[in-house]
Amino acid sequence: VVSFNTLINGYCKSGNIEEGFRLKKVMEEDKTFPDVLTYSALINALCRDCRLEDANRLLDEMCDRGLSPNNVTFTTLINGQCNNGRVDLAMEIYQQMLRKGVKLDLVLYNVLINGFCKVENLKEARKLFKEMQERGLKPDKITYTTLIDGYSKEGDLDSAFVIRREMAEMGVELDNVAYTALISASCRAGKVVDAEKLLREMMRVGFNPDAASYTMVIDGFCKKGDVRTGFTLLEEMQRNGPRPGIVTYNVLMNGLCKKGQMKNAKVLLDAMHNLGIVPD
RNA sequence: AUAGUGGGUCU
Repeated sequence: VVSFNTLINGYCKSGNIEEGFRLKKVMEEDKTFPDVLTYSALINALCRDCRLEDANRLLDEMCDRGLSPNNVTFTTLINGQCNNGRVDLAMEIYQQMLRKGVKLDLVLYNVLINGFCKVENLKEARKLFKEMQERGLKPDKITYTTLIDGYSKEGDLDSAFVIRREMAEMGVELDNVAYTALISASCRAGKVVDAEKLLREMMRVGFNPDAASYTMVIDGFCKKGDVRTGFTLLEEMQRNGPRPGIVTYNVLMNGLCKKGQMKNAKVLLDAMHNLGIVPD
């Protein structure tokens, strides 16, 4: 079973769901019957492919065969519903878990909180955040980052930074994802200078921001009309940072065009060609 | 030994 499960998961992750199902059939013919892990992996693949109906059918099938979905199986389905914008259905599954006495763990709460954050229902997200702690679960960096991003999308930058502080108080360290979320939040709120400070801080504490993080900040400056600073950051990237990507150049092009600096925009286009970047 | 969760950029 382990061999098959590993293979099935591998195929699913690389986007070949049908091969995953073919292997499941092979297992059945070999009398190596699929277990909860097999089903969970396939259900997850279907969910990521937005085939929730199929995922639910598979859940029914595993139940019919006498297998009990566990916390991972349920969380997988909940995540699928959340990513499909159906937090309501996700909560129904959660109620089902409560009724059946299925273990409620950290990942489950992270998934639910993320679901509510994505639909900008921070009230519910908060409620779950509190609930998980009442159940003795310690929020981890994913929980906090999820909330930071949730507040950011809701336009509440202050709350996002309150979370950052709480995180520090709880002894949970920021990682590069958390930093990027904060940078993104600051840019969205028009606080580009703060965003740049975060970028610097991130590097000071030993993380390597990638091109996307830089590009967000560059875009922030460009949108403020400060294309110069954008270019300064570009030079910095070219010197010692991550390779600027096509989007980085597009951001700067856009900045120049918005200012009517078409000559410079043209120069930049030529520069892109010289650097071997193919404009899209 | 195998399954579930967070940020990521322009138009």
